[in-house]
Amino acid sequence: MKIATWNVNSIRVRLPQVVEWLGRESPDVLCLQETKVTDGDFPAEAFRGAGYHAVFAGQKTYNGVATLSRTPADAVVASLPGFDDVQPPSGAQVPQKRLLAATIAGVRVVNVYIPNGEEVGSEKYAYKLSWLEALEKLLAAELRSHPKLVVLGDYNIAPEENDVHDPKLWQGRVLFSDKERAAFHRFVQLGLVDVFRKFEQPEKSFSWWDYRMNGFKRNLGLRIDHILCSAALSADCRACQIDTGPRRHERPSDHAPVVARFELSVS
DNA sequence: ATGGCTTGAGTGTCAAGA
Repeated sequence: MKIATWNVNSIRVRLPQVVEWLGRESPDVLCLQETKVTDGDFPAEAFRGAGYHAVFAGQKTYNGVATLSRTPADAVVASLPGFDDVQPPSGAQVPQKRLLAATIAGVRVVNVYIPNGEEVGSEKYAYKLSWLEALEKLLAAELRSHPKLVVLGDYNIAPEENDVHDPKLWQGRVLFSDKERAAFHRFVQLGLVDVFRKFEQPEKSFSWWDYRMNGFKRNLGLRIDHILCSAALSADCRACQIDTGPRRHERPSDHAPVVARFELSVS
């Protein structure tokens, strides 16, 4: 079983690239973030034609998550329970579509687009921290009911120094601040494993590069897209890689896909 | 140099991302 995540930064713009990538990689599950379309505009037909079921939770202009799968998704949940998901400023009082949980082929798949946080100390940073707290509560509950759990997506957190091209430059800044990294480590303390680090990886492996200043060509990136697995699922994980191919494409997303391969034991 | 790109909104120019 192959499970992947990709922040596409607009599914309208990236649809041909995603369909091409599905054809080449043939994942069993692909979680998308920043689709930026309402549910009526989600291109479900195009994905059906490529052989995928789709569940999605979108809104106009911002955010939006979708989960594509070879087999149908069950028990779909499209929000953080008990969390009023409205990001400051008050001018944008629209519920944020940032989470999509579903059960696919016996695996509980939680697709997340964690808030950016804008700047340490800002209202959006406080919103990010409260969102992370609500997610931690959900994951603790999901772990109790689903031994095979994967939580993947755009975390907007670089957890370790080697996940940042220049740790001194990023020290204390949003995406690499102590409180964000502590929240990530609390997920690990729940029993979730960052499967990318289970395997030997190239030096300076990143999943996002700024569009500006030739960030990709100079490899000035961050590893902020992650695949976290429960212990039972982590034991079945055989590989995890970042696919930088799509980042070289014309009109690329600023994020690259992250892919994990599993050899699922009989349950 | 608080710049530098990209997208979506909507038709002039700004918010938001990371």
